[in-house]
Amino acid sequence: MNTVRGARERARIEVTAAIKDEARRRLAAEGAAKLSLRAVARELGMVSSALYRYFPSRDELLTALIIDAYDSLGAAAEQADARAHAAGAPPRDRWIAACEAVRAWALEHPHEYALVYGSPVPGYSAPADTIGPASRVGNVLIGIVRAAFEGRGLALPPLPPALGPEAGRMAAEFAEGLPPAVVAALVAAWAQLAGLVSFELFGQFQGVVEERSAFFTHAAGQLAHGVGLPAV
Amino acid sequence: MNTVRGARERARIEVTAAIKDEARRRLAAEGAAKLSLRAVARELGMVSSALYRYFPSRDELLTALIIDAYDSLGAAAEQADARAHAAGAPPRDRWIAACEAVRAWALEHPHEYALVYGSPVPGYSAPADTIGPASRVGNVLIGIVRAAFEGRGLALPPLPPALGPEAGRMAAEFAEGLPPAVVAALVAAWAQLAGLVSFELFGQFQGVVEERSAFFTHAAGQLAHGVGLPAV
DNA sequence: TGTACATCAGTGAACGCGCGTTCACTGATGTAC
DNA sequence: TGTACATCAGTGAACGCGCGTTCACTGATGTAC
Repeated sequence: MNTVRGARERARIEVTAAIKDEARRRLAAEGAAKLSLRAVARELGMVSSALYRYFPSRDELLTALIIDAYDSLGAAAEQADARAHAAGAPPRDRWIAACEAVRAWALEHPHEYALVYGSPVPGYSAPADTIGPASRVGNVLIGIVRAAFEGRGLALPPLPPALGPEAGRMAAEFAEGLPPAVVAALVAAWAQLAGLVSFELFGQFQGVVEERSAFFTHAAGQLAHGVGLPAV
Repeated sequence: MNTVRGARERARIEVTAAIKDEARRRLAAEGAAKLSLRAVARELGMVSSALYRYFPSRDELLTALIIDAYDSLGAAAEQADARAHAAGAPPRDRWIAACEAVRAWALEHPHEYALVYGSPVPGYSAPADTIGPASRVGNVLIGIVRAAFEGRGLALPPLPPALGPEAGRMAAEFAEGLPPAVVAALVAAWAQLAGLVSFELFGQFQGVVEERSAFFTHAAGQLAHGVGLPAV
């Protein structure tokens, strides 16, 4: 009784999706700060006030786009890792595969990537619903490192004593059972991965790096080394 | 005869500075995409059309802000490195000092940092004048690594053969004389440094990293290791 | 199965607002003789 | 030193535009009896 719904409900689902799709297109054209309900409605051939039947405000629409983006990016990373895992790849190759999936997704959806990992949209503050989807990529990386750790194939990165308690807290909170030094390195690697992708996407590599794929793969491998994953 | 100018010229310099200062304040309040000449003029008690005596368009004002931001950030990094150098610090400590200066500047000027290293402003494309100032931070990092290299205290990071030509080209173009493997690692470290700063600034570390200073310093040290700088 | 009523998607006009840019103008500052 | 003219900063009105959101409405779909 959940599968077949009335025409109204099916229409609602379809129109909601159409609005989000069009909003993503506008996002690419204008950027998040200038995303406008009126432009979305215009493009869909609707009157602007009609959108209020689907989203109570512009910010709610933005939130929906953010959640979708995190989910889509997270799914891409999960799938890439699962494929590598199924093919019997060692942790280091799974790590690189996941990183490459993040980059590929970002290149395909640059404005959605900017929406979640770029500068915050002024005047907008993300609600709590975005936290869960936001952690999917991180969880993939944690999973890979955990596999290496449990297979006793993880080197311990250095950790200054002053950072011990903080790293211990992070480990307890996000990656129970992993050594604090590894968790600290993981968090840094996650930010550094985003830095590599952002620089390429936001044009900072223009005139600097030409062979971006090969460069990125190499850098991802270095990140893997940084969190303690063995070379083979 | 260059020092004492007429009242008009002095006024022009002062008003230009006042406009940029106010624009920076508006930037912090609204973000770059929504920076508006009218709001700047209003805040300054001028009429909006008066600004056109100083900047031919909104985009030219944005360009001026970008160049100022790159220059200010570059100067901060240069000064931090110069201080560490003068105090006899080894390359690794100079590297960390420069990274910390970048982070400190970013925390003090979050919206200017976002302007240059965040998502691109939609509809705006930076002109060529921004290239020079943009490279100052990179040049500081290159200088530190070069000092270590010339002091024969640099370890060679790994470099996959496939990346040899690309790394060689980058070395020839930006850091003549340094080993290609080091230059490739440098470029990656530069992007990764920005990733660490951006994550902290853009809220990605909220609920994840608490002791941000200590965490950053540790991560900067790891970056130093990644480019081959020796531990002491 | 048919009818009366409730629900809800979408309309169109209106609200008050802000934007970048142009233009003819005024009046003060600077310059040439 | 004084005068006539040129330069230029700043004014105020106007252009045409887009925005988010509200509200009373119409007409189609769904539901209860």
